[in-house]
Amino acid sequence: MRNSITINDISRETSVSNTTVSRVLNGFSRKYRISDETAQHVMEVAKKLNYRPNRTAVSLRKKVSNLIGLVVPDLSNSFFTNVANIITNELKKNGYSVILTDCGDDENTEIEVVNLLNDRRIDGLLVMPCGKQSEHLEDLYGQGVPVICVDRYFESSPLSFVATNNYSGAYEITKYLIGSHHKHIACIQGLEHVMPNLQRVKGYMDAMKDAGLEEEICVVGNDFSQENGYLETKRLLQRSQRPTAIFGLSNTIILGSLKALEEEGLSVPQDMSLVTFDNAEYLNFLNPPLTSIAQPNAEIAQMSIKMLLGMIRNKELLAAQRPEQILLNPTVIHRKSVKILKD
Amino acid sequence: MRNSITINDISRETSVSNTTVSRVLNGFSRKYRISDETAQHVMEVAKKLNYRPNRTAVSLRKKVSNLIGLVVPDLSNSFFTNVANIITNELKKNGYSVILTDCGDDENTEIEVVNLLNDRRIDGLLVMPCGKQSEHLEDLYGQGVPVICVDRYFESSPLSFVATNNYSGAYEITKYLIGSHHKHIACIQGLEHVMPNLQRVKGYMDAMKDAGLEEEICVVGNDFSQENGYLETKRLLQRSQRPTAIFGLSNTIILGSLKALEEEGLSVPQDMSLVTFDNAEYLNFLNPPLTSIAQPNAEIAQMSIKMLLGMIRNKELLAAQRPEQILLNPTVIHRKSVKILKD
DNA sequence: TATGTTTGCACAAACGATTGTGCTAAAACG
DNA sequence: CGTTTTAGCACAATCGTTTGTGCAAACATA
Repeated sequence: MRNSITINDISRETSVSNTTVSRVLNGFSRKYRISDETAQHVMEVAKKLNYRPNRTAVSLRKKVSNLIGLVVPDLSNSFFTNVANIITNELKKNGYSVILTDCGDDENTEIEVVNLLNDRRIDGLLVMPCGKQSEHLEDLYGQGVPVICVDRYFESSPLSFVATNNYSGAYEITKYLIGSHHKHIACIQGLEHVMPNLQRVKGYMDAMKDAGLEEEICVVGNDFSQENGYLETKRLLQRSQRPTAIFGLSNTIILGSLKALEEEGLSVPQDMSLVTFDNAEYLNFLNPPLTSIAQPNAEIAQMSIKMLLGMIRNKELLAAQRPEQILLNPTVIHRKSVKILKD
Repeated sequence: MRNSITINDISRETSVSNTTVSRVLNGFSRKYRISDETAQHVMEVAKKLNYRPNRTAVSLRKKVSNLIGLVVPDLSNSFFTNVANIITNELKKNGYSVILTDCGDDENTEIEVVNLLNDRRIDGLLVMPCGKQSEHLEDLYGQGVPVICVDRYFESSPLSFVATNNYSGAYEITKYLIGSHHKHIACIQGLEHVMPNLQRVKGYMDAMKDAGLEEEICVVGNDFSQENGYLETKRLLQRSQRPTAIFGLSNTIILGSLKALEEEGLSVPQDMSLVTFDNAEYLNFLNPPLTSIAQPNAEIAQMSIKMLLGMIRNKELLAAQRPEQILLNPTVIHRKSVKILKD
C-alpha cells in the first residue's frame, strides 16, 4: 500500500500543528498570522519531504473534486473523440481532470455512468445524451451539479446546451444538391430520436419541400454506425428508382456507404453523389474528396466549457437562471463528391 | 452545495449505528451477526432514501480509488484514441473509471500529469510515455502503484510493457517494397527517441541492408505530426534522386505526405508508392487505398489491462516480479498504394 | 501596574465512509 | 440458579485534509 507523506509528517518534523502546516501550504500565512520564520520552515520541510497533498482527502473535506465527467455516445466516432479531446485539454488548463466515459449509445449505460460519476462527486458534467430521457441529468442538475449538454440536447428542459445548428447545415447542403440538379436524394440517418439527427432530417426535408421535391423525400437508417451506412446504401442501390445522391448524417455512416458503393463497382461522383455531416482531415484524401458539413468542434468544446465553468463559479445562480441554448453554425466544405447533373 | 444522503441519515432513520448500516450495505450482515430484521430495514431505508455511497470517502478510508490513469501522447492520432477507447471500455467492465490525459507528446507535461494522477491516488497507471525519462514512472511504481507501458516503452527498466513488434512490421513491409523492385525508399519517422520509432527505423534499415541497399537508406523527419509528413515529403520531392516509395511511420505522417503529393500533382502509386504504419477504416477508401501495417490495437489494450489488473490484485508480487515484456505481431494489409516496378 | 490589543499558533470538529474491538442482554448449559 | 456462550449491535479511531474558534504570551496603552 502506498504510504505517502502527509501533512502530519511535516507537522511532526517542524513541531507545529497540522493546522499551521495546512495554512502555510495553502498560502494563508498572512491571513492567519503565521510568522515568516515558521512559514519558511514549513515550506522547506514540505519541499524536502516532497510533499504532495492527497486530493482525495481534499475533495472529501472541501466538497470539491476538480473532476469533470464527460459522457460521450461512442468513442469510435471521430467527431466525438475530437470534441472530447479539445474539452479534455481545455479543462486541464483550468485545473480539472476529466473522467471520460463512452456509453455505447445506450441509454441505460448512460444512466449508470452518470450515477457513478455523481458518486465520485464530479464538479460538473458534460454530456452528449444518447436517449430520450433527461430525468437522470435533470436530477443531477437539481442536486446542484452543473450539467451542460453538448452536441445533443433536449427540447424543453432546464438543461443548457451547446450544439451545432444542424438544421441549417442540412438545409444548406440539401439545397446545394438540389441546385446541382439532383432530385432523387436519399438521406441515411443516425439514431432517430436524438436532436442532431432530428434537426438534420428536418433540414433535409424542408429543403426538399421548399424545392417542390416533397415526393422524393427518402429517409432511411437508424443509427450512426458504419454498418448502418453500408446496409442502407446496399438497399438504396436495389431500388428501381435509385437515388442520384446520398446524404449521410455522419462520417461513420458515409464510410459505410463508400464501402457499399465500392463493392457494387460504382464510383463517386460519376455514378453517385455523396455528402456527409462531420469533417475530418482524411476526407480530403478520399476518392474522391468528400463534400461535407463541418461542425465547429473547437467552438462547441470551448463554449461548453465556458458555460460549465461559469456555472461552477456561480452555483447560486444555477437554479435561478434560464437555460442557455447555443447553436453554432456549421460550414459546408465543398470538395469533389457531387456531380452536377444536366437539367 | 450538493447535500447527498449519507450513511448517517440512514443510521438516524433506522436508529441503528452507522457501523451497522455500513456492514449491512456492504454485505457483511452475516459476518457481524446483524439480524435479518435489522438488515432488511436498513436496506429498505437505504433504497427509500436513494442512498449512494460517497466514493471519495470510501477511497480515502480504503485507500483504493477504483481509478486508473491513462496517459496518451496525442489524442488527435487515431491509433491512440482507438487504443484508449478499448482500454476505457474494458476497464469500465471491471469497475474502474479512467482519467484520460493527453500530454501533447511533451515530457514535462507527462511528468506533471502523472503527479496529478498520483495525487488522486489512482490504483494503476497505463502510460504511453513520450520521453526518454522513465524515472517519474519508476518512482510511482516504486511507491507500489502498478504501472504498465503501452505501445511505447523503455529498454532496460523494471516497468512491464505491451507493444507491437514494430521491428518485424517495418522489416516486413520494407522487404515487400524491395520485392516490388523499389530501391529508393525513404522513411519518414516520428519522434526519434521513442521505442516504436526506433524499432521501426531499425526494421526498415535492416531490411535495406539485408537487400544490399545500405547506400539507399534515407530516414527523415522528427515527429508524428501531419505537418512533419507534409514538409518532409515536400523536401524529398525536391531531391535530385527522388525516392520511388515512401514509408510513413504513422497514419498522421502519411496524411501529410498525401497532401504534399497532391499539391505537387503526383499520384499514388503511379508516381510514388506509399506505405504506412497504423491502420484505420478510412485507409480503405483513400485514393488509392493505402497498404499499411495494422497494429493489434485490441490485443494491446486487452493485454495491458490484464497485466495491470493482475498487478493490482497481487500487489505483494509487484516488486518481486521481473517485468513482463510483451510484443504483439502486426499484420501487413495489402491495398493498392504500391507500384510494382520493372526490374 | 492594570488593561486592552495584537501576535502566533493549537485544539478539535468536521467531510463520509470503514473497521477493530467491546459491551449488554439473551440464550444455553450444567 | 450461576456461569458460559452467543447474538446483536455500538463506540470510537481512522483515512488526510480544512477551518472556526480559542487561548496564551507579547506588546502597547493609559
